[in-house]
Amino acid sequence: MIKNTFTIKYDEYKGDFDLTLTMNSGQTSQPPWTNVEGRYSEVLFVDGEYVLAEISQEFLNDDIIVSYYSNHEINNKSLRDKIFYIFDLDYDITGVYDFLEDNQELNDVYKFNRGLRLYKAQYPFESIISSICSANNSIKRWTKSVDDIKTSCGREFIFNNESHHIFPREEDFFEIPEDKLKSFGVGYRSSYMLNSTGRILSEDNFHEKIFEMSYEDSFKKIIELEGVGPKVADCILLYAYNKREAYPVDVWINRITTYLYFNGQKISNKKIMEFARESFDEYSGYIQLYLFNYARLSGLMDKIKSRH
DNA sequence: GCCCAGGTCTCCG
DNA sequence: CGGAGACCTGGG
Repeated sequence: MIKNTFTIKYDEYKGDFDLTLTMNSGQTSQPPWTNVEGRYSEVLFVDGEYVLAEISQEFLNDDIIVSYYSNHEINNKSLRDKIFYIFDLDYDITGVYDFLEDNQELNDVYKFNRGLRLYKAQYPFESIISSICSANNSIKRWTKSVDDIKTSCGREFIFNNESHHIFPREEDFFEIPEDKLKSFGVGYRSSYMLNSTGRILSEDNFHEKIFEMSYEDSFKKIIELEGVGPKVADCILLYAYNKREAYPVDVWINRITTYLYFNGQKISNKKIMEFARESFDEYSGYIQLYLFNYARLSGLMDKIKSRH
């Protein structure tokens, strides 16, 4: 067993990054990584090998400490690139900050979100199932369901005498009996998950095609999957396929957006999406993430909730 | 026992 | 299109 450690210095990534805030913001990409005393670990696929990556962040200087365990040698840079992708560290977040500052309605949003980054999926498929699972559900319940599916149905790896699992691939997921899937608490979403998986399997290079499509085209395509409506579609596009124009509109984002921009009038989710597309464009994904987190932490959520 | 959870599906005008 | 109901299931 090989163990290696390296550091990603604060000035290597572009702008602020807060690992703990990012992990605990309830993003639908996948459940948070396993957390032991501030060290987050997950099995990552790097250079054709499955390795256990463990990352933490220095309190004083925001450096990221990366360790990994592996049975074969891998390239540090490959793992580094993967971590940069997952936590969007190549993206210059100061552009988002400037946008918040330039828009009066969003001025208060920054202080609750400093360092919050997109938490993107290692496997688009996991994000699709995870997002379908999140609909009409609670954060606590859908993360537990996805975790349980991983543990019970995903391939197992042993590192340091500890068991770790990856989320099942499409082919394996498709073989899970529906009754078993339901035992993980996904309820009526089980058929959505299986039907959508079959659809994905039936098409060659499904994921690659969507990665290459424009936001608009990919939206039309992904919403055809069962259990995927407008909100889940945008979650998938944002977290699984890296499309920043997505603005997933759930009840909260609807309430917050109308509160900030439409004087609290009743407005349809579709109109809110169109508004975001025109007003926020490439910043839509981050603004949605920030607004949701802002509402949760600032007390705005409780304030708006009491009106309904 | 009732209501709700980061919605979607189906049916209907 | 846009609105109204039903919907697995665990927790308050």
